[in-house]
Amino acid sequence: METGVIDVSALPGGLDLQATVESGQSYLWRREDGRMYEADGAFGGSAWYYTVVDGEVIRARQVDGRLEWEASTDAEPYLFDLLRLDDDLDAVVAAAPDDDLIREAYDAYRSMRLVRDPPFGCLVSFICSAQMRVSRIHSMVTALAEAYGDPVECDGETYRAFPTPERLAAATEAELRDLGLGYRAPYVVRTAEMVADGEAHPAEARDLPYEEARDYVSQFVGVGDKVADCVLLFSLDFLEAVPLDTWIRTSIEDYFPDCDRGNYADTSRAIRERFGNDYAGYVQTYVFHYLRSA
DNA sequence: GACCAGGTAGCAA
DNA sequence: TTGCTACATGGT
Repeated sequence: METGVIDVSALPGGLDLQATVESGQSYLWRREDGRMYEADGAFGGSAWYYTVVDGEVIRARQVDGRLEWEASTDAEPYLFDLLRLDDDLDAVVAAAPDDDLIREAYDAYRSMRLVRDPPFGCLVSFICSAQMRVSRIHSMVTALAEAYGDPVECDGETYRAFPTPERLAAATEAELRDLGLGYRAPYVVRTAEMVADGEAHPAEARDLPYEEARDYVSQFVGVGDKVADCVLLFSLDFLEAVPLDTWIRTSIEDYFPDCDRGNYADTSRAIRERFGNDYAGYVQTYVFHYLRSA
């Protein structure tokens, strides 16, 4: 096992690990005390979180300006990648449009970063997200990992990776319904089959122009415009993506009514323009978290 | 017991 | 294209 510390207070804009991994962007991190997303508002200020990537266990906790890690490998490059520690958060905030709601959202959760999830895990997570609360999405993804994820040992403990496309493709709809996925069960199986068969892979969208990338990701079963935008924003570096979920739609009604163009594609263009094309996804994520937590 | 949750697929007009 | 509607399930 290797250990290390990253001085995140030195990063432009810093880091808020809890807000970053518990704000409904990623469902691939788990809090080791098992209290993630509990409604009692349990504060995980310095709780340990872990994820499994490339067969490596990455554990991390934040104590003030220090990000401490313990892992089965050198975790520093993984943490920079997964938590987007190279993003200049000060520049992101500085580029935000002059708007009361947006400024309040940034002020409320300063130092929260976007995540960069592995594409397949992100894709399945957000297929599961349809009409589902954040805490339950997390439970569903955890159940998938427990049932189908490869075990990985680290320091005497067993962790579970997110399942491979092959393992999920081999699962049955009935099995996934038993895990509580409901009507999303066949979507997950069919999408996993598409990836396992080599028919398509979400990572293929990375090099496409934004709207083509959204169309590409939408070909997976259970994936419409909104889920596709989540995959682009939370795993494929499309910082201009603005997932139009229920919360953002409400904010458009209340704060940006002129951006409502009646359909997803046109409203998306308008709200991206309003939020600032370079970092619209950051604005979306802060506003989402701010409204949902209010 | 309705009502809702980071919506989408399938179908009709 | 646009406009319904069904869809699982657990919490409030």
